[in-house]
Amino acid sequence: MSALTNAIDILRCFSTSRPDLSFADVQVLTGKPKSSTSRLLRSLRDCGLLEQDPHSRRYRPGLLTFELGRLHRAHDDLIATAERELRDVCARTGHTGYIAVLDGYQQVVLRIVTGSNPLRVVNPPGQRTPAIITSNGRAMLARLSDQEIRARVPLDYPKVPANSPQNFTELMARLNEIRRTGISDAADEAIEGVGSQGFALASGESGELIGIAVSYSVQATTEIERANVRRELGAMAARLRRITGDPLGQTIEQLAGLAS
Amino acid sequence: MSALTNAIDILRCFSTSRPDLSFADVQVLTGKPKSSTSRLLRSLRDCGLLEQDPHSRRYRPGLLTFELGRLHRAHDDLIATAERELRDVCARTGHTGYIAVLDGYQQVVLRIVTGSNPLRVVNPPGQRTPAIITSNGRAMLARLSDQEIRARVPLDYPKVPANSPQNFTELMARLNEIRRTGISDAADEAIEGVGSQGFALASGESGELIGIAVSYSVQATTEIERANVRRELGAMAARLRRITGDPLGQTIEQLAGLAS
DNA sequence: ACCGTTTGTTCCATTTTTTGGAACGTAGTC
DNA sequence: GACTACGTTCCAAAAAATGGAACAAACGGT
Repeated sequence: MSALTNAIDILRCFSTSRPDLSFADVQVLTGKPKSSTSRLLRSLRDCGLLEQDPHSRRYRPGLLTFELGRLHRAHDDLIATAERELRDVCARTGHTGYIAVLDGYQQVVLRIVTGSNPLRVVNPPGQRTPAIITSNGRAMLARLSDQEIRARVPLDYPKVPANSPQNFTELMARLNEIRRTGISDAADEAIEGVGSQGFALASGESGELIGIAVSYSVQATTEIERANVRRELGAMAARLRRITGDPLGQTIEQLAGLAS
Repeated sequence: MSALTNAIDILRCFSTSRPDLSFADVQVLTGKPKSSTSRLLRSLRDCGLLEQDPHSRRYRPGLLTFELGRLHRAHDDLIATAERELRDVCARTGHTGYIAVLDGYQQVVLRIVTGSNPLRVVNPPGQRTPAIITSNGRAMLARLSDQEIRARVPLDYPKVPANSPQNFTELMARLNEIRRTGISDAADEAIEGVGSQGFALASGESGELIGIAVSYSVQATTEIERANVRRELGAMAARLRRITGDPLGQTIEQLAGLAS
């Protein structure tokens, strides 16, 4: 096993729930002999990959990781990062992808990724739609506080399609469902015959919030295919939340950690 | 030379001015044979410290550096406290605030607080700059012993902008001035047309040292406004020194010695 | 299509580093 | 003052890195 591999094994011990580690922690987590741990920790500290608190003598990620992390493409821009991932998913599933942002209680489409399936693009970039009648729109709303949601949705609840939540109570039920599952869906709402599934993504750094959806023809897709889309979206959400530092991703990670 | 050392040599080739590198770039910058470069780049990619663009085949810092970078000093009280105070000052003055740490004779920007003034952020987090050409960099150096300063500044004194200290003697004169007043300033040094004032803050407990600065456009500020910034910084420094137990007048070496 | 060039990977005997058990510090504690 | 927890250093055996050379793949010009 190479020195680099061992170094990485140590670095991978750190996480949001374990931002710093003692010598003993590292030894237990890596299962390596004391001598190896001692030498390796010293090397990592000397080269800047780790820092050691002079008082507690605990180790934490070093200045070099900070500098390099700032160069990672995730800092380019949230939308471009999401678009790259969405392109992959659309290529695999053949469906059409959307990226939107929230503006008041409406959403604005920013990017469209056309898939191979011949579903006409009905929501061009710039299109405004009430967020309460789309999958990604509701996903974004679900990320706001109840108070914030109430402030955004007009008191005079708008007239919406039959499949959409018909009043504020129904809306909150839908949003709470999304908060539980992390994924949102819609069918025959904004456009007759079109269904979609989506989720919301936040940047851990700027707090910027975007909604991502994949849409398809309801008739032309089977239940199996829609389940596949759901899996793809779930995996995509997990990847993006890691890359963008979405706080929701960390919560989910912690829950997964507790379970295992 | 160990595998880890070589790996670090490669990682240190990346910077804000060089966020991605080709195989050839790395080979030239490290001066290593092709075979070694090839193997090491593959290892770094496989372990997540580097990513490779599938199209351009260029390398850039990987997801692991991003994740670790987010953990760097995430729970650092000194920085969190300073950032809160800096936010207030930047809100009042409209200028842009920086928090940096010293690494050798260079400083690395850790935090930025953007003000309301439209001065584009030119030093993003992670940016490395010689500490001798910035206000907060010199303020940090001034907190070291003369011996330690001499050890850090390269014997072959670097080429610096016209307004910066041109040699070691001039540098020490500037640093002694900072030691007297507690505040440091700069104008037209690291960036043409940009001035800044700053100070250094140490934790009385750990000996940790950070540099805080507020920067502004030289043309767009009056002498009166700069005097106002100076007052604000002086007051902020006093508040922070009380909170963090910074015994101004003691060198960092003395502090670190007492702590351990 | 062909040849030369650039660019990167794989091979392998030699050199160098890593490994991990054991002996050796160094505090803190009862 | 012995005991213990915590780390570091030593050293011979084992494993990995090295780098020149052969090899492969992609590109570019004619």
